[in-house]
Amino acid sequence: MRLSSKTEYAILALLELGKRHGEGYVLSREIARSRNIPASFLERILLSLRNAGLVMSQRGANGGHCLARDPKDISVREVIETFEGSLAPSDCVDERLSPTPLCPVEASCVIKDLWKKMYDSMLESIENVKLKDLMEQERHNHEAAMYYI
Amino acid sequence: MRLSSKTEYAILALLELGKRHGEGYVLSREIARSRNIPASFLERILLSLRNAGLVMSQRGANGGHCLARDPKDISVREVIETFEGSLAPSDCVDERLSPTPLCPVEASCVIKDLWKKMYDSMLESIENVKLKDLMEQERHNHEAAMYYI
DNA sequence: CGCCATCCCTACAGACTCACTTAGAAAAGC
DNA sequence: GCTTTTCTAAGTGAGTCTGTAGGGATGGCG
Repeated sequence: MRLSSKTEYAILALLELGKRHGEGYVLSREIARSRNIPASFLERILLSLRNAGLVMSQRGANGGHCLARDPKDISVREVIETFEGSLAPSDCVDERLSPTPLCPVEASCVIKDLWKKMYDSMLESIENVKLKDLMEQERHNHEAAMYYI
Repeated sequence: MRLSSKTEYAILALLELGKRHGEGYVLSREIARSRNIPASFLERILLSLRNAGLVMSQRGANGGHCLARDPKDISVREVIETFEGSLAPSDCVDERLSPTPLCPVEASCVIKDLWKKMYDSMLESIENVKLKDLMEQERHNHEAAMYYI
């Protein structure tokens, strides 16, 4: 049940963009360096983020990337689902897929009930987490670390 | 985040074994037929279940498989982890792995906190679900279906 | 003992996914 | 037109997933 590294990199990139929100475009190279992400891989991730409407990009000199919305309006769930497709543990509880049953025993399937329960609690745990929350948490963690030095 | 079909097949097989608990050994062929699982694939799954101590097997004529414990003592989590390894969304929150930090920023990592939250609620949702519960649910679903015919 | 049924175990196949890299096209500014 | 940057497709090597195939080990039975 591991999440892909794309998802982690995407969140890191958004954190970096969030930190510089309002300061114009940020180079992908710079994000890669400061968050330790393979540069060419990050480019493709930023492209996905752009297609998902989370990031805006500008080509050419003075180009780069920035958040398409305020951090408080970017939900972690949206980011994860952009890269994982869906957090559903099985097709039969994935509400994006066909509303018609996918397997013959679906109506009375106990496994489906189990997966649904698991899926619902996963979603609930991240439902209201926004990029803004992660940014604040990160700032707080950083300050705490500074304090101990 | 899909679970493997092995896990689903394993739960189905255990449900079938649970239904016949106390009636001696059940042929893998019979489990495969009644739950619609590829026979040779199921054999390997039963082997894993046996190695995990969930099932007992007997070779030769009159051989077969049966539950190694009472259904009320078989937890769904144990079954899932037998086949998925761990439900942790990332190595850094997998308590089975090294207690020493896995990545340099781990101590102040906000993503780790997020994964931990998600992981904990997944586990909580299945923590106390036993095979017995699924069996009862299945019997109930089946009776309900009968009622409507 | 010989035979057969059944589980045990390994090896392999084919499709797919993951984590990247490469290489170049397209756009924007100077 | 040159540089800088993003955009995009294609490829790669390793690994995983869902099985299948074939034979070995073991137990019951005549």
